Amino acid sequence: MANLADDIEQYLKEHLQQSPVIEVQRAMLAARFGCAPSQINYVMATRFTPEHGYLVESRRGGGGYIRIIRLNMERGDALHELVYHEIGDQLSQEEAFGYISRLREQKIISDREAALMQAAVHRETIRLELPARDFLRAHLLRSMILAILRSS
Amino acid sequence: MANLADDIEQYLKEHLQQSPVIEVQRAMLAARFGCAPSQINYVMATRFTPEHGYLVESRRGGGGYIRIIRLNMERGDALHELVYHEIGDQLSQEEAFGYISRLREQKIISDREAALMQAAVHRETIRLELPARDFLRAHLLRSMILAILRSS
DNA sequence: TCTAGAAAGGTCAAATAAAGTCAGTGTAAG
DNA sequence: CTTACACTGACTTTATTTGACCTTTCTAGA
Repeated sequence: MANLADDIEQYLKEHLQQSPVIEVQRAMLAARFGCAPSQINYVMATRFTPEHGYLVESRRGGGGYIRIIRLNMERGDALHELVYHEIGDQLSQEEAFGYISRLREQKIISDREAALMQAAVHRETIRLELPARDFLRAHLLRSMILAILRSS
Repeated sequence: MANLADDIEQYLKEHLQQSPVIEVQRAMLAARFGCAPSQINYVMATRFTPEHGYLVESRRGGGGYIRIIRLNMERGDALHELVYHEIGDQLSQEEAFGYISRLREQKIISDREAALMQAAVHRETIRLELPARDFLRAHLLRSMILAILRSS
């Protein structure tokens, strides 16, 4: 064991215990561990996914960075379950509305947020042929729930 | 880390909180931040667009200036205006993000709602080929803003 | 009045500074 | 010996920053 990817993971997770959000520079980190920059992407892709409870955002160009966000997992587990097991890769409007109203009843989202999400997944909004529409709807709902998870 | 453009943006926005119109001199501002004057134009072009809710006027020659005007959306029909006239039928991610950050800055939507909307219009969420993606994005944003309008 | 600076700001392409992708190679556990 | 995981490098994409050159406006002197 104890390969590079694990070391980098370890290093980042130590910092993430201090604060729920950290920012690193890919080239810096790669230099510190003496590896190729793309190795950092590999670590992100395999260890800091939403399934693992993390979100990664980044920016290119001058002043670029990689930001890792540790998701709050307290009542996050329910949302997690929703995102990764209940919502498949296709979703009908009725199913989506069902999930949304459940979230509202559980007070995880406000009425306005529910209205917003409903509008987004409504079939009039996503004017695509099936099955593309149902695929996109699943994607939309998943992304929006992750956004909630991130900003709570 | 923090780049110059972001610093300049923040500096100007602080002043814009005091008053809805400010005037600066390009060369002065560039000198203060130790950068090329054209950097100021870059900041105007990327951060103070109409989508972001700002107008920029300027005048050359002796006594020249750059004037930044913060538009506000106190009038209820401003959202209406946004939906029916400003947002066209295609929208790039940058334009959409501009509108969203304007809505947030003007306290019409919360941070969470902004995050939700950003997630929905993000290019990773709408995985379609252009120009379909830009059409759908315009549709999505319009529908979500209408939802906000209806539920407030 | 006319005109030549001087004093602004504008434009655009190139340079620079990041990060992302992907196909392919290496490696170690079973 | 094969398969999954780790790792790399060449190439791509995006964002920022600068500098050379252009346009507009004002002002002072002829």
